[in-house]
Amino acid sequence: MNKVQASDRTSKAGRKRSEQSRDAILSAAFALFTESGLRALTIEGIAAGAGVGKQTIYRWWPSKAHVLMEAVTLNAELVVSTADHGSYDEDLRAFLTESFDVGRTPGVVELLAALMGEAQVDAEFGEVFREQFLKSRREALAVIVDRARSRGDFPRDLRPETVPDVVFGVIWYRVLATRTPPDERLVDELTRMLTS
Amino acid sequence: MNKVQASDRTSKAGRKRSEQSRDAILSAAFALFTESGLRALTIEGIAAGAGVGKQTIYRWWPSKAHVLMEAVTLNAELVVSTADHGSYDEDLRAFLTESFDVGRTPGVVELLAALMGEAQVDAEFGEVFREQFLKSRREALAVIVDRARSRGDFPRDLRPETVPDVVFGVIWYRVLATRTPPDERLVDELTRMLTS
DNA sequence: CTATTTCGAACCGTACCGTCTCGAAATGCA
DNA sequence: TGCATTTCGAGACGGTACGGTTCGAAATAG
Repeated sequence: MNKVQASDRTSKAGRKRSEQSRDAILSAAFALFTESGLRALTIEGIAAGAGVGKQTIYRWWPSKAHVLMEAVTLNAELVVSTADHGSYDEDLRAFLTESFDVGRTPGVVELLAALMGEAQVDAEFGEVFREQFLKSRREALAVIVDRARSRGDFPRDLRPETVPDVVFGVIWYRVLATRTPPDERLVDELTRMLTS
Repeated sequence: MNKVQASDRTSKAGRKRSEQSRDAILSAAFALFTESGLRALTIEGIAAGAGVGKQTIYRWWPSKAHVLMEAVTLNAELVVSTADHGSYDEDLRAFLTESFDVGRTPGVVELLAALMGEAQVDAEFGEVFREQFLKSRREALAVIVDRARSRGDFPRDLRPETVPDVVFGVIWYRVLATRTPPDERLVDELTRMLTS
């Protein structure tokens, strides 16, 4: 085991991390993935494509899935607004519409599906993916739900925890199972279910 | 490429396929998976565990995921009843309850999650998994929905296609993302959403 | 009996993994 | 201005699993 890192390591001697190499790695990873998929993607391939030594990748990321997870945040605007639209109904409708729009960027749906898949097979990455990616999305939705509850807008016979289950459940099932892009009517149906 | 197989190959000379080897392979695959997960599972390991040559596995299955998909049907009763309970509400409630019960068999949830994961990464297996496994589950639910529509039980402002999206969406999201077993209240909430 | 097929077992070349080493380049500190 | 430290690109290394092949033995249908 390594020594415990001092928590305040503000100043350190030595060469700084190359931001250029980082960008090249993330770009190459995303490009190679969209070309041939996760199976064909290898660390060696990323290193070669980025003009970088393998060690430079292994130094900063534990696996190719971790690299891709960082790459997706550069290639897709994943931030979904939780702004106040005046009512729970409008907030939820906006959240759903924006979430659906994320899948419009080419290659992003395929990448998200692959990451969720890898999260099932690689336990270590699964932990990170759940704790960082999925959790933050749930917390965004929780903002909307909490606001609705404090407004007294929230339906009586519905648990707050059920909302994310339905919202993200439908989204992910579409991505993973049917691969059919959601339409506007689905927004209507879901908001009606979750607001009444 | 192989020659096209004659579709009526009722009689064939030669040794018959060993049913004993098939069972040993499926059992070993399931056992090794529950021990160490999909990552650690290898064709060579299955062959060794089953006391079988590698060729015997490669002859009948394209990948370890295909083996596991066949193994899961032996270790879990996946058949969900679509019997008529008198009303759409009761049919749906029974379907959900039985579906949740499937996850009670130890190891089955983990295996299903791994298969869904592999389906995202291995395109060829994904095709089979979607077309055989997921499709049949959707068709079972479609029986219930169709019966409700012919009875006039089905809610007016809801598309029939949305029901499986919500039902399987929530189930799979629980399995893949939160790993929390569903409870009875979730049955109530979902049936209320999808029947009114 | 005989042709055919599957069986267990073993043997390959290939590909990628993850670790390690090397000399060069960059950076902070004295 | 030196010196220690860290990262850099590049590649060598042993290990592992793949997937395809070959072998003789066993089983089976005609």
